[in-house]
Amino acid sequence: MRLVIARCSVDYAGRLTAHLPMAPRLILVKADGSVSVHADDRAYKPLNWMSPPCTLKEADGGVWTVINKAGEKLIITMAEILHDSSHELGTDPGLIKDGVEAHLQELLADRMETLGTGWSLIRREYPTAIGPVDILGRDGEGITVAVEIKRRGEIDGVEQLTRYLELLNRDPHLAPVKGVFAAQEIKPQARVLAADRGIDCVTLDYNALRGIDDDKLRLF
Amino acid sequence: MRLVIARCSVDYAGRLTAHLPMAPRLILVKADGSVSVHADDRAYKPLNWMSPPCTLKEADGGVWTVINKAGEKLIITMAEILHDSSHELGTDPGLIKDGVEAHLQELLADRMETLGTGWSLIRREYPTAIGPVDILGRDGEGITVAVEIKRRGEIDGVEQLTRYLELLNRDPHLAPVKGVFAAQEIKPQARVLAADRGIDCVTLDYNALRGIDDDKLRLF
DNA sequence: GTATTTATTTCGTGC
DNA sequence: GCACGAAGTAAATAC
Repeated sequence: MRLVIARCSVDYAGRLTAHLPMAPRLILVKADGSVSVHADDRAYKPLNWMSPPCTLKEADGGVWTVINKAGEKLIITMAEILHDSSHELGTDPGLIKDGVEAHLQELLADRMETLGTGWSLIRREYPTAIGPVDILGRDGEGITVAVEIKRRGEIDGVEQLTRYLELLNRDPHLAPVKGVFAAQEIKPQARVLAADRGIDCVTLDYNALRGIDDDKLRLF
Repeated sequence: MRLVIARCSVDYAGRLTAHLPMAPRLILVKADGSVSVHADDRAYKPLNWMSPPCTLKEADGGVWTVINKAGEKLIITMAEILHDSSHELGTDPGLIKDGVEAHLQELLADRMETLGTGWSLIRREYPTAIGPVDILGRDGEGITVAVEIKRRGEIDGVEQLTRYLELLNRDPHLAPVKGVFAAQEIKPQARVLAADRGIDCVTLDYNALRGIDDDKLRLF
């Protein structure tokens, strides 16, 4: 990994064209070949970058040209180098994540009663011609229910569930099929559309679903 | 901007929990308060980060704690500092972009004949109760046309246009209203759904729309 | 390998 | 300030 602090201007010509006037910035060159140009703000997002695979050519006069296979170009013109250092990091052991959407589906499938008394699971990832329904189950009265799960419930999730319901309701063995849209957070527009389609909305509490036995949150 | 190269382990507890075992990495602390932990790959995306506003506390023994308002925590445990330098960059003059979707809309509005002989513009961003229609126009026979523009045409774009058409066709001054789905690239599924709804698909050639007078692509 | 879905999305823009 | 759509989205996953 190479770290360069320099006064530079940058031009990008690729999927769009962009220009950065002369100013001091960080240029980060990683071992994977990627180059990114950072200002002192915008969190981790660079002002400009080139993703690997790409090649960096350093011409005399402090002009760097980075090209990728698609012919996109990033041209960095250095006016003054303020810092330049390289460091061997080796390959990273990698990140261990926990707590995303697949998890919500498992948890809800195991706790269908969260949705109502007497509710039960038929199966997860119930296959249809247009894709799998997240959860197919039955409510307390034995009516079939299709559940669509999202972390954030938006309008296209409701559209998706609507398409499933249309299809499922053509099956005489299943019909009538009710719809439930379940998410940790449901956007107002999605809620309105769901109501209009006769679909119930349920807000999921991830920590409550996990149960009190999970102590990961109390580690710190 | 502060650059630290260090052997460290990282724990994040927030919207999810994540852990990084001990390894050499770059820790980037920006003037906006953001902290990001980079490995030597994954292009510009950090392994872990905290977005501003957040506060960094450096405890003895090389343990950094970054907290934000929502109570999310990023804990970096330093085992060995290999490099540590700080640099004043000042505020960046900023980026000048050109060539995204708003542009496609402008260009197409100015060249409605691209869609067919005698086609004309009524207005861009035609307001409706459920949001603005990208372009409202007329075809060669005077029929009203609603055009939805995307850079990449996917299924939700067709759904969006369908909702607009439903609404517009209720207006006796406009009805009947045809639909055109225009994008630089249209996914097969979106194409099938559009056909099913009686919506025409048009692939836009950005460079052709801009015309040959644009020499920006030949700058380099 | 292609198409689809997710993301600690982030980021801008309009209301 | 909130809600919604776009991103040079990129990355993971399903098919």
